[in-house]
Amino acid sequence: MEMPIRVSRDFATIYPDASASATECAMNLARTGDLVLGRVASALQPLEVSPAGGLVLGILKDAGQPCPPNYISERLIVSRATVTGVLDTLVKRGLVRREPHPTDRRMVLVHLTKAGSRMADTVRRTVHRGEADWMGSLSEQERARLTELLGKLQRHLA
Amino acid sequence: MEMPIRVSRDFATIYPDASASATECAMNLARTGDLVLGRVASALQPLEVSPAGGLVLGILKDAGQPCPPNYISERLIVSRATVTGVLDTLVKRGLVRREPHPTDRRMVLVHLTKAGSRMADTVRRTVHRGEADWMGSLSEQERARLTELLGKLQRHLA
DNA sequence: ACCCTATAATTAGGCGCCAAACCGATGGAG
DNA sequence: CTCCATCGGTTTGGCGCCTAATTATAGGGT
Repeated sequence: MEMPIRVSRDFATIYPDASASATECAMNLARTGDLVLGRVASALQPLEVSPAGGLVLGILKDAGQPCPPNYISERLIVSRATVTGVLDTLVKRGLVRREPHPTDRRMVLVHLTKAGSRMADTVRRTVHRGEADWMGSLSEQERARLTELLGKLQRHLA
Repeated sequence: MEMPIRVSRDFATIYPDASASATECAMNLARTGDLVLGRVASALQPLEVSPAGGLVLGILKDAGQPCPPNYISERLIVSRATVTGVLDTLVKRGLVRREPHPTDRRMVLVHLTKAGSRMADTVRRTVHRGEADWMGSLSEQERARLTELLGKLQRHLA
């Protein structure tokens, strides 16, 4: 397995109106993102929390108060249906509780339980410890450059 | 939504043994990878093929001959169980066919159908046309630099 | 010949993700 | 005050991904 992924030498001949450099960027971005996500999942496995679950706990913790699923959906950039599912598993784990909204009866407010609040902290510490390791092969300057390039890309992709 | 994602100003105070630059890299890698994947999925949607299905078609096309699921699993870097599922949907779409291996009766050989072979080409063209667009905000030099940084990271992460 | 391990694929069960359909509640237009 | 468009959340059905268990075959060691 070569790293980074490279296109074949005759790429330009086969796909005349494509760009080899663009293809290489795209493939390696997908691959690297997947690798990072895999590391996050592995780091959280002992805690029995998924990356998505961990993010939801963090959002609730940051908010400092109960939130409707809708809010979580927007912060996570994920569909409401997905949030319903993630909340279901967090409820099963006892990390979160659903309560009716006091005035608007369409809404639900998601509360962090005591265990959920503690777990939110543990997740953050665990992930951030991991990140420092995973990015260990890049210098401080390289990290800044990478983040900058990714930002430029995101503005065009989002 | 800021781009790129940045950590809060007091990050270092809250997480003394973490690295803000590493966290920013990791978060933006995950986000950007996800955005790219989303673009691929959107581009392939009219073809009724998923990104994973498209990759499998490409692997079979490149091989130039029928392949066992095991081989596909290794190339895709994905579990054999997952390949079983992806093949099931490709079979449903009539793009692929399963045949018993002539000598080793444990194995199956996955054949591209005529439609599958044509689809493999269409998928490649479609995705590569997209990539040139998605990476449009980066210069040739920036793309090279990005691919290089991602490669350095992959060697450490894989 | 006969185990016994290793290998190939699938199945079972679970999570995350989506779009589309659905339902109750809301709140503005008439 | 009554509709009705909209909103928030869930449900349904489908795909991709995983691990663990299952089934069948292969192949080496005795």
